[in-house]
Amino acid sequence: MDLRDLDSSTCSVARSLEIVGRPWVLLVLREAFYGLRRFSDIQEHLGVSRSVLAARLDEMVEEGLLERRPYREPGRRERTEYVLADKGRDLYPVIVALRQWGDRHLAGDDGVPVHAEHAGCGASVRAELVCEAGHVVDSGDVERRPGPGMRRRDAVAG
Amino acid sequence: MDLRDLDSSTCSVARSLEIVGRPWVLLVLREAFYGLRRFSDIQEHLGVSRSVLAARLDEMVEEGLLERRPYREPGRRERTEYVLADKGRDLYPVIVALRQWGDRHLAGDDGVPVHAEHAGCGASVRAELVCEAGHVVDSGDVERRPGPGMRRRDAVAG
DNA sequence: CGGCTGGGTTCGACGTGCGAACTCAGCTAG
DNA sequence: CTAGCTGAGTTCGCACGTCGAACCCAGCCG
Repeated sequence: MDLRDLDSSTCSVARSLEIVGRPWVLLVLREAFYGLRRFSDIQEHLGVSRSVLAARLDEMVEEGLLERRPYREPGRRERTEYVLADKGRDLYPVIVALRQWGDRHLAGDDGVPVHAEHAGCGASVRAELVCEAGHVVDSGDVERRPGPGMRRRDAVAG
Repeated sequence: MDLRDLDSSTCSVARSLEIVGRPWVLLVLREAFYGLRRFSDIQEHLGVSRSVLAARLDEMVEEGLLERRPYREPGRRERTEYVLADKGRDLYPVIVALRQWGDRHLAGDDGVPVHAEHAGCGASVRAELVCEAGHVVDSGDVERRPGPGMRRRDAVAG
């Protein structure tokens, strides 16, 4: 059986992209990692239109990436803020991997705008491919093989 | 200086997404990692329209993600195939991170369709956050700080 | 009570992705 | 030499999604 026969839509990459690949989703998450939580802060910071942001936030709450949480400053009306849920926080490696790729290949300016470090030891954090034997793996040194959940394009079962 | 003041567009994540966030780009790369190279194979496998695929491949070659390479089967006309360039191959961690997230949060079926393993030792490969001290880092244990290339939204030089 | 502000929703215009149909070059069969 | 096939696009009209701007609404404040 050949990897080329894999039904494209059963792939986790494709399923992930249906959610994460929508415009603004990863950027909203990035804002959330930066600590922005309020609608107008996110809207202003990203420069996204309000209508699209409202729709995207709804979807992201629906998907479980963010949680809506009522919030109240003294003397102010109650507001909603959007905080990272676990499912959203687990996308952090994707964001780090994207940032690294951009830092490496789209550079041309004065350096890395944001630096991530390990809360435990203070050392900077990178996304790496690692194998279970503990080696750091280069992208060229990966072999892909069919796994248990593989499905042929042209066969319903088997 | 607060991370919230970062100009959104200087972020490598945003710059990466301008390229990688376009529809089909990551899926075309996934196909490339699987070994698909020919236009019609990719088109048929992904189910993308020819017009969009042609445009996307042009852009990806333009961006340096893929390389066009003439190819000829005996008794056949010369064709073009699209092979991964280094810049495209370096996106593999992004794809692995997306796949892992999908495997974890969008599961609900019979397992992982594709298994990646280290060509050196045969152990399976994952994308992990690691710090320079060599620790594997949890997404919750990351602190973000301004780096050297940071730019305020409201100040040209600062 | 009347205005202000945060947090949306609604609306029309534009842009872009989409599938289907068309084009075109080179190979092959007759 | 011609007719037909195939792979690889290109063109076309439609539909959906994003956009900015305008509108709305609830609560607080003077």
